[in-house]
Amino acid sequence: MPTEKPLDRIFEQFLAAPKIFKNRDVLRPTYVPDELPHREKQITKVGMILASALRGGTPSNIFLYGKTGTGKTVVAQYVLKHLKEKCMEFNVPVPITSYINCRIVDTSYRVLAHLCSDVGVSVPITGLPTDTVYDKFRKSLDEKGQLMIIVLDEIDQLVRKNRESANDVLYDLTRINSSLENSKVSIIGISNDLKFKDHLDPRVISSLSEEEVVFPPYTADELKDILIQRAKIGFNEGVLEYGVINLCAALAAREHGDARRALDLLRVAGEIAEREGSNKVTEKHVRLAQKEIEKDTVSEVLETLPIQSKLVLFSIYLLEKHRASEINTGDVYAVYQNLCRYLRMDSLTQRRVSDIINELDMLGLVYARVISRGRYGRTKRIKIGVPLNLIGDILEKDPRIKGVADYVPRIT
DNA sequence: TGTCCACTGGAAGGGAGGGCTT
DNA sequence: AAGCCCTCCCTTCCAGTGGACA
Repeated sequence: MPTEKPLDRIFEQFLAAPKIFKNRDVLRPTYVPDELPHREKQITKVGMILASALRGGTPSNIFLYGKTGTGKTVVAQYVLKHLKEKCMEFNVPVPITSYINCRIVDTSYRVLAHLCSDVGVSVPITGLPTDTVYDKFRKSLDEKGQLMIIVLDEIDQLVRKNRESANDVLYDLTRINSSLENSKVSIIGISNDLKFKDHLDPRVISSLSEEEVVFPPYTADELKDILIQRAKIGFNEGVLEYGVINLCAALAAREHGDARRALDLLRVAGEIAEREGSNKVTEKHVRLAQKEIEKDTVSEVLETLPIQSKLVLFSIYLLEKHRASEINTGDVYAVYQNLCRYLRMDSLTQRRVSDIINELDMLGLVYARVISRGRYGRTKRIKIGVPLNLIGDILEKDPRIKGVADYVPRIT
């Protein structure tokens, strides 16, 4: 059979291109390296707490705080990995571990369902009463007679989205040990957001954060060390031009010392260089990578937005595009209602739109701040948070939005 | 100093879409 | 099939509020 020629060429070109990466996976955020520079203190503390598992004890619950990309998740995974290894080495029962990212597993029911599947019980996606799922989990865990360490990553997301039920589940989980005869549970909670404690039941806070570990942002120098370490195993020797690592570190340090961002920059810069067929990664590639990363994350978020959120965002976009001096909830709602009328769609209430604006703010697409204009009331002052043309370009791909693309809002 | 605006954001609840148990 | 229970998205209702203005 003759093969397809153009594709052949692409593959061959790829193979012929100079090899930039030795192992690109080590530059991904999920990779757990053998050493974590500048996190020795945190590793020691978490390690000391979890060590009691080696003597058959129940480690205290731990809370890890710090902004994104400060190494919370990776430290937790690193310590757990080594703990398990030690358990095997000393012939101690290896704890069951469960890692749950609450941004994805974002309801109490789903958290419990996830825990069930980690102890080998399958439960339906929906349908059962939450209590039943909890009981199933408790029973089958108790049958195992083992320690279970549960990592709840981005736990603030769970609490933010369902305050009542999240409190219930967390309360139950922190008390579960008193109803277990043969097994024990330890919880590692991870959060980006310190303020989220305000939404938690005080009893949950106290038992969840028996121990607390704080992760400060990395400085530019620390980021540099991390990048150098990963670059050694990730890139072939000599492909990184002088200054590339410094630039990645500097750019990421500007964003509250985010190591994930730094690694992404380095990886994407490498990928761009590879695509170009260049045999060196240069500072120019890093700059391009920065643009590409922003564009990718923004467009992915925008494309998956539900239509109502798109319309609200588009209303804000139109107001900003036509140079409204300031944008408030009321203005947005008025434009939004007009757009809905043109599209012959039912419009949501202002209460809901107000929430949607908050959601857009959380996604980083807009900035919304509550301000008071004195006599003229309290409202949200809203600004677009990403490049304006990007929003227009991507939203107008939606045929419904395209239908109102030329709408000109009345500016007051 | 009090008033009052334009909202905010909490609380409760409805109903559609899903799936369980009996 | 009936009776529950779940989530998700939304509405309705309403007390609360920061600060410009009279």
